[in-house]
Amino acid sequence: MAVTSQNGRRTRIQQENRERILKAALDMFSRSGYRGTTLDEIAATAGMSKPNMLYYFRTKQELYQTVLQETLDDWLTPFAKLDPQGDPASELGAYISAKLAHARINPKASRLFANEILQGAPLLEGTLKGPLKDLVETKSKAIRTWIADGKMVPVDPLHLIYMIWASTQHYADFETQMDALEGTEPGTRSKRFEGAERTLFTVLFNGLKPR
Amino acid sequence: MAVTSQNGRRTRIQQENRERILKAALDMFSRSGYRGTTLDEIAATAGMSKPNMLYYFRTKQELYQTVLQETLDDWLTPFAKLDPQGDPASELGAYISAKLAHARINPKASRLFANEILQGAPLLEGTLKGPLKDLVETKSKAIRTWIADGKMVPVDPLHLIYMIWASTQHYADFETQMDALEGTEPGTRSKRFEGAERTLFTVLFNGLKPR
DNA sequence: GACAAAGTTGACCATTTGATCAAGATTAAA
DNA sequence: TTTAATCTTGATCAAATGGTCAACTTTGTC
Repeated sequence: MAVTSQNGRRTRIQQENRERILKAALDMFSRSGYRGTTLDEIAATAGMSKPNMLYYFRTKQELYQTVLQETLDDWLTPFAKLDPQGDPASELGAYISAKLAHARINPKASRLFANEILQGAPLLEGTLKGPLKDLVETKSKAIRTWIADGKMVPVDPLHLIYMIWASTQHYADFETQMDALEGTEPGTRSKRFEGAERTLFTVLFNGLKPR
Repeated sequence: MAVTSQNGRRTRIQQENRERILKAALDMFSRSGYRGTTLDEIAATAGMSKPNMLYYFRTKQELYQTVLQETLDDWLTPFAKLDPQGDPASELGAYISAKLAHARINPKASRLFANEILQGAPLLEGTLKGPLKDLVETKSKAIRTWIADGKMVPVDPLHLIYMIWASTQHYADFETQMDALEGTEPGTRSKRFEGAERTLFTVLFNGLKPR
């Protein structure tokens, strides 16, 4: 993929520069998408010449794919941890918390992902139709079991998952809008996430509790 | 803004061509964002030469702003209709239905909006901090009244609004992901929106109903 | 049908963009 | 200290991009 030295290991310089480049690339790609971002910008943000950057990542595509892949792994992890053995309230609660934490700590990753989907997910099709689809089916089954056991109100698992994804990722993807609506003084951000968690818990737990 | 004839009225040809251009522009901008879209693409999609297109919209910016403005008006309308006099279930229900209908009928408008917010909303700042902010405050007050009257469980109105926006717009913005996860055979799309409405109604009404 | 207004486009331009390359500078192992 | 591997970049390139212009064609009005 990228440059590696003869012995296949990465030198100190390689490690540092790759990191700087990937950080800069995430900055730009998450804002402007693949096509809207230029290599000049990324190189400038990373603080090095464009040819030097292309020494580490041979093409724009290769760079983009690397950033996207790292992002995606992060995205999948908390979902995979949803445990069918647990009970819905604590499992879904933990998942929502994890998703909100991800939106707070790494909003750029979320935005990169959103951007990629908006452009039609040309590079993600495989992952979406393969691993993610499988995962969604597994977790849907778990939710259906919870419902069958009377632990949850009957809802379509797929749409419940969409609802959780949507309302957590929203705090990263639409951060600009929220900042504009709320008038972001310092400290507002973390307050916002507390309020988000409280509201999501209230509505979803109340909404899913069997009567 | 754009070309208008001497007498200030639009000719038949102007009307037709403006429409074709705006449609093509929405197609491309909603996918690739402002920077990721080229005038050549739009002109090709609209089926005319680039200079001819630039005869109707003098710059890329002017074209983009026009598309965005039209989109935004659509976006605001259903929210403005939320009636504080009504009761929460029917008012929020109608709003959710309207938002879902918008996502189904005009997903590109939703995606254009999402794209603009992702890039930091450079052209929307004014609208967000002005009219939209005012509207949000008005509607928040209505929700607070419903809560005070014991018609709703107490939740932060702002986060409830976010939750509704997120989980309805998601069906437009992340359509690609849903198609990949569900394997879109023809007819799946409209089934999806039925399921979405059912689930959102169930969870939100249950979740907001006072106990 | 004459004529002005409106509409259309090929050719062109300066700038930007992704990418290459040769030549020099730095690093690290012996 | 030598030397090969690694790292760095100015100069350059072809293609793409936003935009202009002059010349031509079509449309609508009298």
